[in-house]
Amino acid sequence: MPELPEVETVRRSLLPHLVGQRIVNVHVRQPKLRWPVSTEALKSGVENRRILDIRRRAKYLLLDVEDNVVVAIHLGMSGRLSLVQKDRTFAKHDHVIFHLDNQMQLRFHDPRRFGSIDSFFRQQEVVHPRLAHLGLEPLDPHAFGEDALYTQTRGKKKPIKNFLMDATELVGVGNIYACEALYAAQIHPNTVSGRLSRARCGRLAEAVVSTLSQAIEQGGTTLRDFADGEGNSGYFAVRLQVYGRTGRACGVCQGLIRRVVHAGRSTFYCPKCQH
DNA sequence: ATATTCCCCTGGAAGC
DNA sequence: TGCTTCCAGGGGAATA
Repeated sequence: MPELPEVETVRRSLLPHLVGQRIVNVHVRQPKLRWPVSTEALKSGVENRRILDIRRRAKYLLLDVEDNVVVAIHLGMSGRLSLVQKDRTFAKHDHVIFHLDNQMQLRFHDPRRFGSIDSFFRQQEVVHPRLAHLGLEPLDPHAFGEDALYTQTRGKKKPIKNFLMDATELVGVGNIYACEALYAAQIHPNTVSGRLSRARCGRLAEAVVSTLSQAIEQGGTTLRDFADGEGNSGYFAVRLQVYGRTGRACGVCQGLIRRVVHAGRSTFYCPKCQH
């Protein structure tokens, strides 16, 4: 489900509701997520402490809690965070419940359980095994752009589609936005990364940034079940040019959108427009 | 270094 | 109404 724009949408929707709230209790109903939730560490880290800020790194939401505690939440494929009244009955797959002191609850819901929740001290953030290896942050203008993409791709033989989706190279870009950005930049997904000219790196970097930014403006892409912290769907799905559009006409050339597979993931592209 | 495949899971859609 | 098969927004690990 969630790629960078969706995670960022969730972050923005939760921010005004959560900052300043005190977490009075955490209830782990199902600890078996992508990695086992350490209930003890989570409870001792956050209970009776206030949420100070919510940041995002890659596809992780980072809750800054008092006393330098960080809670890193990854939504995986089907994860959802929602703010609900405390008397709302639990739904199937409501795995972790943060009880707040304003009678609301932040609930982590995740049918497929590919998501994760970790807690640690802020100091450990840069060396944490799940965060340390992360690549360029595409919406940080100091980190990402033509120069960074050009430099980062030199010597890399993997197809550019795989590069875009490799979180050790560039973070936040998943299957939807990798396809869409390549289409916008008119670059064929099989192109050897290291062979991209500087100019094409410039176009691609621009396409990545604009695609992600526009998706955030639209509140993300809701294909099936994505919703922000308040339950709102995103509206970028209507703007998708290639993702999920196998056999349909390209908006530019009227040629047919093709589906191929890269690293086990569907890739959608226009064979006529993308070279 | 990179490519492929499988795995962790549930559930929805399509095919028969 | 089933039942089976395929597919899914992520990502890590094992294997070639």
